[in-house]
Amino acid sequence: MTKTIRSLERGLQALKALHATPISSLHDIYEQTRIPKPTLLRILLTLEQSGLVSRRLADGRYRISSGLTRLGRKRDRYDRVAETAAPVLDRLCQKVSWPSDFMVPAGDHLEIRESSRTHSPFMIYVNKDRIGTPVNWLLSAVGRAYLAYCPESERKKVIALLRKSDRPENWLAKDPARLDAILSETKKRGYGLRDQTFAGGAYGTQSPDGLAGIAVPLLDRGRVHGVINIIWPKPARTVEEIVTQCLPSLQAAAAEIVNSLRKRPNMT
Amino acid sequence: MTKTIRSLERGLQALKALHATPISSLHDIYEQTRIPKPTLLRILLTLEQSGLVSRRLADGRYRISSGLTRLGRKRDRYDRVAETAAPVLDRLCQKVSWPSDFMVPAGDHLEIRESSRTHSPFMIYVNKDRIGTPVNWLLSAVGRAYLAYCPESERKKVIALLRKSDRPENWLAKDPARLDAILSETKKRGYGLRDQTFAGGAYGTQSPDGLAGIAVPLLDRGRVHGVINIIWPKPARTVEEIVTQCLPSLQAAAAEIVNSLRKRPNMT
DNA sequence: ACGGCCGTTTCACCACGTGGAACGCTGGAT
DNA sequence: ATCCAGCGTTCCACGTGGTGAAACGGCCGT
Repeated sequence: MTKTIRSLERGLQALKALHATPISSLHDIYEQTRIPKPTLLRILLTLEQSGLVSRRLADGRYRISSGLTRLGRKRDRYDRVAETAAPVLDRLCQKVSWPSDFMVPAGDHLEIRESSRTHSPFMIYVNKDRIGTPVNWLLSAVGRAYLAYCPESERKKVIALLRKSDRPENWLAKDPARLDAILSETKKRGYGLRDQTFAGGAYGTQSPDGLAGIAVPLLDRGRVHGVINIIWPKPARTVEEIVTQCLPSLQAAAAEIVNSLRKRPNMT
Repeated sequence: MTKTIRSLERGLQALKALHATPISSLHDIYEQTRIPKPTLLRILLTLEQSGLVSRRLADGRYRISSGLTRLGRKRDRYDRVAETAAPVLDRLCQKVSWPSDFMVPAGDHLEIRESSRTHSPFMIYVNKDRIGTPVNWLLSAVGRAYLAYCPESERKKVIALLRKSDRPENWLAKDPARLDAILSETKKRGYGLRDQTFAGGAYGTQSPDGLAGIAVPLLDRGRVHGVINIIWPKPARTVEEIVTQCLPSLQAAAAEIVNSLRKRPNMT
């Protein structure tokens, strides 16, 4: 009578826990499985090297590979993109030292879905900017890059939505002429920049983030899968310095992400 | 520096081999992975108990759970049904002792997709009737059960196709009146029976299989997912005996298969 | 009747999986 | 500024459980 392999059973158990909760901290998985954490760590490392699991750059949480969740769970299409972007943003961060975010539309704002901020040697981890943090459409570098390159129908929908808003950070939606000028300038320039009046975070906030950034879209045959940026403390560099030093790398990263998105719906 | 877990790695390796070749013998998997067979046996038993892999009744080959192949591989919709049917047919066979087949349409014939023939205590494994063996539409019990219950559009397509055929076993397609009578009688009766002139196997074969059978459809809201039957050596029992002894169990099995088909697109 | 192939069982060895303990970091509370 | 709680990670000694060569047995083709 053949017996089963315990270590394999437990590995699959961990995989199933991740299937039930597609993004989990080590502790989350521990709670579900009651497998001791050191053992879980080895299991997850093994799953990661087998390509079934990856880790989120921003907070180190474990993420089940998008190929395994097709059934049952409802995850939006951006999860695949975030997963694909993670290793590319990691390498980008190692190359240019400044960190990046990956951001996607979320109704009347964008939100952070992945980030290499915690991996940058220069920038302290800013507690406020976690996964899911909302970012303004019209004043941020990422929002402008997105709108400048996305299909017209999508742009119109976003602007129509923002026009209904009374918040001061959305006023620009009520000035189509100026907005169009800004977006066409962005497109000509090739990357998005913050509005000069915009200090980051909530509009008119008492704690501006003190950051500057440049942003490019993940452009795939007219479709935009999201935006990635490079950010730095405003006093440290001028935009011009970053553009010459980092923009090509940022654009290459965007191209690489889009490229591997096209191939990769396989189990490794 | 944490290390990975070898046994888990190998388990996943076997799983990937099955992903590449969704139905494989132990030897097939051995060829791909070069993991010793005794170890593979333990791995596959573990995967099976975790619900990721199941075994085909007919020949014991390993079959990756349909939930894991959604991406990449092209398998037809009947694979899921076969997988669901297997354990039910196994239990049915243990209960009534006579074996069953699960059959599905395949162009101008039906074919065997699953079978408990090897699990029956009474019937010798007949070498010719393997997975994939073609079965006649109009003379067999299974073909008649299928046509009697499937949607009219589907029935018409099949008959139109068979009318083009010159083979003697398809002649009935050219006699709509008689065929309609046979099918409506089948529907009234509730199960399919072989034509009296039909000896099994290829029409006019020198080696009739000497079997008799009754067949019922897997009927799901007007849709037919295939047919299951019970077969026995003709001399051993009369149709009437089998109908009273086994038909209710056969119908219950069909209902159970359809039922679990509806729920089950999950990872266990 | 025979031989080869494939699946399965056995068993003794010792790598390897295991988990308690201890460390370090971060964030929140006081 | 200080402390504490919670989480992730590393270390290491123990002994279990994974391992695979060898042997067995059943089926298939000849």
